[in-house]
Amino acid sequence: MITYLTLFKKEGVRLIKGNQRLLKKMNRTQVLDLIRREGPLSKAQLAERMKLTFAGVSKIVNDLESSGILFLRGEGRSSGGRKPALYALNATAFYVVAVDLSVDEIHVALMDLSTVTVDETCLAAPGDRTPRSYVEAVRLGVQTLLERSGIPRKKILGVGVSSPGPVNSVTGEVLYPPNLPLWNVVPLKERLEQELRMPVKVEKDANLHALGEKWFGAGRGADNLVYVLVGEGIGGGIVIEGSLYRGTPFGAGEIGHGTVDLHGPRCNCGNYGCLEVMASGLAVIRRIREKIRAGHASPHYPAPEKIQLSNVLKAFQCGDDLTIRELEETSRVIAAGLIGVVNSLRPDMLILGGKLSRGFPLMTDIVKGVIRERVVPALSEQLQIVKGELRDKSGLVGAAALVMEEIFTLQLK
Amino acid sequence: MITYLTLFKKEGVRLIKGNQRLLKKMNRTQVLDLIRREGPLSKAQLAERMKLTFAGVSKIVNDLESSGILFLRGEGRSSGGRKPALYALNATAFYVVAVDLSVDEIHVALMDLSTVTVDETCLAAPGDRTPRSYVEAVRLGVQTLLERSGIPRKKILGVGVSSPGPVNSVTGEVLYPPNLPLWNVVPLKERLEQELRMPVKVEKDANLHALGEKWFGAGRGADNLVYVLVGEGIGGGIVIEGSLYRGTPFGAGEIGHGTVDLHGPRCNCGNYGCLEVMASGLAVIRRIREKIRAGHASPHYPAPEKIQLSNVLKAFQCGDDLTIRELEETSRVIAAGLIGVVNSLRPDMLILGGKLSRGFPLMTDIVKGVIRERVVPALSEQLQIVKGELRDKSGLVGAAALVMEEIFTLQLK
DNA sequence: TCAACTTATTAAAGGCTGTTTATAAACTCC
DNA sequence: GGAGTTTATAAACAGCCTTTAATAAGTTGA
Repeated sequence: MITYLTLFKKEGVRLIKGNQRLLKKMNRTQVLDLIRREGPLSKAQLAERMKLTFAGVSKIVNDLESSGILFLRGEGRSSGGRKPALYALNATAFYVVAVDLSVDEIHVALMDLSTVTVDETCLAAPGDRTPRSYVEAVRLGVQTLLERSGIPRKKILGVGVSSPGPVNSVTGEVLYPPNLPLWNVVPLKERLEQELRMPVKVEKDANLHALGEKWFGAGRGADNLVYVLVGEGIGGGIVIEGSLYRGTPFGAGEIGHGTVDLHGPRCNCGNYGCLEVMASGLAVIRRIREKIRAGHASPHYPAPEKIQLSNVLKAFQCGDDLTIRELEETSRVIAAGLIGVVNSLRPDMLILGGKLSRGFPLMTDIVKGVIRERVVPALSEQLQIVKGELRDKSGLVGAAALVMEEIFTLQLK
Repeated sequence: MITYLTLFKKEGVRLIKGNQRLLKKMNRTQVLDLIRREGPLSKAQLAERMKLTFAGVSKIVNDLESSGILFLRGEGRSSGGRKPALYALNATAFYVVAVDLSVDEIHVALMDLSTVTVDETCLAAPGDRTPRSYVEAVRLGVQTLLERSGIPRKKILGVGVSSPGPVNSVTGEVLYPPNLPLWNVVPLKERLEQELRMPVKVEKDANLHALGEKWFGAGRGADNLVYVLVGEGIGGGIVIEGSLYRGTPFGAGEIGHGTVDLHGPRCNCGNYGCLEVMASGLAVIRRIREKIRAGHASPHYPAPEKIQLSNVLKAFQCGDDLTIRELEETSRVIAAGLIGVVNSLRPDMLILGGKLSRGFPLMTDIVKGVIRERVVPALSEQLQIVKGELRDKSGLVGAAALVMEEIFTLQLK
């Protein structure tokens, strides 16, 4: 019954042509996106927002309704005339598969168009750490979800994959991820498409965290936003004018590798005094180790060489002084590093995410404070600085959003 | 005879509607932009590039030709069939007025669509430094050029203004420019439109340098570029996906105000250890003053408190050791500061401009060297680092480009 | 040189957008 | 309960680009 996919897919290459089909796709995606973001809307509201005539919108909405992706949901309030019919998104018209690859776990989820999870599974990363095994694990995970849910393949828009390391999102290749030494250049998209026989899109994890927050999290209202991922390292994702900014040809968003200390130590990236080397989770661990080795006793820590991020966060929860001081100082350094990003990009929102920022909630306030203090007030007032809302789900949600772009955004090129 | 303007202007608000008019405008601007950027093209080439049918393009080109903005210029080479007719941009179909406001000079130029200057004039900034006097000076300058050239107002697309200080480019207001203390909030666009009775667009100088290089200078081939303006201060302009990125609501591009030294001195912007406070022209002057006061004799300098940027650049040209060392060190700091920009934005081009970078040509090589060394090679190889081509013209050319967006780019919203 | 092939061009017919216009239905307000 | 307002539908319309067919103007190679 749902013919939306065929309606669009059929066009193939031709769709790109600067012709009426483009116009059609533009207006249809815009209707769907408006309704997705703002909930049920009437035809009149859509016409107003889209600067189309009522009749034009009526045709579009009727088409989308009969294709099953929109449905009539109640009536709106009258403002002196006939009550408008409200149309809502049928979130179960299609589903997406979201995959979050990390070094030690593989999360796979089957979600509907409002990111409600139908079913999910989490597999331990394969012991041999080879690309081949990861691909096989993903295949298995996806297959399991498809079978358990009974959702037909036709209703699956595609598979979105969040992967660590630099990702060439055009080719879908993962390139030398630092924490997966056996992965050199892995054509992940190609391999997975072979295995799964579905369209696959691969993107860098931090970019998908950003995209997830933009579409379904804290960043919903922001056009230009920077997502800061503070965990063992410091990564980031940049959304500009509403869509993910990837750079030329890719690799943008590495906001953790700007110089904040001209005389700082060398970072793995080749630079000296990077934000990451000065203020990431690993930097915190390094400094706590040094302090402990230097005789600063703390009951919350194991032997210095065994300290992990989880120990640090636990120590913080137990109120360990040393840890609190280190985390506070680190947050101030992060804030100082972000000032460059803010002054360069002037986003309307800065979203803080990642294990460290979640484990140390004060970070947001400290960053907020430093930025308010050190950025021209007229402009810093416009900037919202918030925590990520999606927590450990942001990778999956972002991967889902990546696939949904197919339906909700106009993709030229 | 040239009806292009009426053809488009007539549409008014309606143009925005997501309808065929939009399509028409899209395709026409794309034809004009392709021909502007790539020189004379045949209908077949355009059809290929634009993914339109030959017949479709033919109609468009014929329209544009009869409106006078394109003209037939010779024939192309045959590749086994009839020779194609080539169409070129009629650069004198329209003109633009470009204004470059700086603290002590006002440049006004009348240019055609290929930025050939028909006539120009340079006025000293008014002694009283009031907005009112600047506006009057601009009015006078524009009037003079219009009268001298005899070009009718109908052929002028509009006036582009490059202004120092933060500029709200939507409202066309200049906000508290640091070097013009009498200017608080100046509605420059509004005032000039009243005086000149022409459409006026105002933008921050660094942004227009970037735009100028993108359209007519070193950045022609780049989609994502960062322009770095190194003069007394360090400013910048960012072009993303081919168009100027302004941030929310404006003010982006201030790449001189990222922290590069956590313990550095306070900058006027409120931050500490900014790139600007560490490595701008004024920072160089400050350090040379200190050295001289500390007894480091140099025959090339006047009394320390009288040293200006021009003295520094002259001393460099005379081969003054102290100066060379300072400029080299400064360039390395600038490079270190730009690494953050490169890693965040991953542009395909970095353009260095401004008085200091022009006066000390080695800067480009030093920056190139440091960045090659400290940015992941796979990605830094893709990055071009070049000098600006437009030199002291880039403000004017950028202002011209700003106005030409009207014709050559699709402007939604 | 000339047929065969290729490429460029024009013109008319056609398809598909959204728009305009006319009409009706449903609601509020006094 | 009628005037005025808002929502909705349907048919005729206008304007884009596409399709198709016919023509024009080159190249190539025997």
